[in-house]
Amino acid sequence: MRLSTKGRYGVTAMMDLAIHDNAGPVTLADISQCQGISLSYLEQLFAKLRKHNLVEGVRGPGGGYRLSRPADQISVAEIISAVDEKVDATKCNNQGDCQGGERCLTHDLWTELSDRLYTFLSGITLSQFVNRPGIHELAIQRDKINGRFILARRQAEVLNQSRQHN
Amino acid sequence: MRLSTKGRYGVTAMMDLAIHDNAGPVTLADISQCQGISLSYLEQLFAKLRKHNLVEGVRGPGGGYRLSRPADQISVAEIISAVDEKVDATKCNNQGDCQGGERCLTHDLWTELSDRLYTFLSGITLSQFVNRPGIHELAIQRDKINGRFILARRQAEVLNQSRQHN
DNA sequence: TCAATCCCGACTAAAACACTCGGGAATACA
DNA sequence: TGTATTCCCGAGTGTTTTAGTCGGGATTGA
Repeated sequence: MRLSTKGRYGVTAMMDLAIHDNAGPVTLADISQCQGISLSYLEQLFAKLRKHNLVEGVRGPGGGYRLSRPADQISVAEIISAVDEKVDATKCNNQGDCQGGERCLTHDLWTELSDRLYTFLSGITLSQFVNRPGIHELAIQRDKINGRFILARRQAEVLNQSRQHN
Repeated sequence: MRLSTKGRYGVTAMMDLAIHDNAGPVTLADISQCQGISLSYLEQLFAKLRKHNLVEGVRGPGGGYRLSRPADQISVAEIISAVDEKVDATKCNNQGDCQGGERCLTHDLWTELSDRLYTFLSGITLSQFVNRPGIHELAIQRDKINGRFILARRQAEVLNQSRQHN
């Protein structure tokens, strides 16, 4: 388990996708501008997210990325372990040989802690953040200012439709 | 907030201290052998732990490190932020200028997430792991095998005393 | 005194991070 | 059919962090 700026980039990018989930794909160029990180670096992160089936890309004009599953089925834990890739276990653990044939019990305690942490992060989904009152309205406002006019209009339409359905 | 192998080293080392809390100080040499990391590197980590008032050193023969507070008053969150030092915030956040005068709301969401995480880790103390039935007995056994005879004997005495008190 | 400890700072190799560049392939739209 | 827009891919590069080494102190118990 690991949590660095890389994980933060992954999670915030996925939040962005979740916010615009019903408004067509989001381009990496948009996220790049917003997050303040380079486009190519984002591409590398999204390659991992795609490899782990968390997002899917849409090519061509008007394309971008969208979530490959509903936001309530994507946990923060998944995202982090996707971009950070590989949890290197303790040096002696599982080999069992921690000096003198007995293995350090602190390693077991650590394993338990990281399990707890992973469980905690698994319980936090993207939808928990996105489906709060006001978020979508804020997103539309923001998008208008930032020049996502078309997306914002499409998003509004989709919102209206879903309201009519309810 | 950040969580890498460095944080793991810090937490496992602190667990070791907590286990032997009532049995005199623990030497870095012992921890070094057990964790499989270099002594000097451990010294650097403990310099930070000491700077943050989580441990105190005892010099001279029979010396080592001990917790500077009871184990139930030391949280995992404290340890991690001590060794990892400085949480670098988002690039545009708090400056408020995330492209076009409006700030990315994903950053706010991220802040909320890392707050939740920190709160979670603040609720986990060293004593939660150490004060479980069997741990102390296991520690004594392990120490005997590993050559901590003197410590083990002192620990046993302390244990007996505390039993008489109860 | 002597050995065991903690303490301290400077240096170094390797890995991870963040980024750049240069090209492709698919696709909406003219 | 062309063209711009997007995703896709790999190779290379500078910087930072990680993990470690080295060499020397300062304290202190026996």
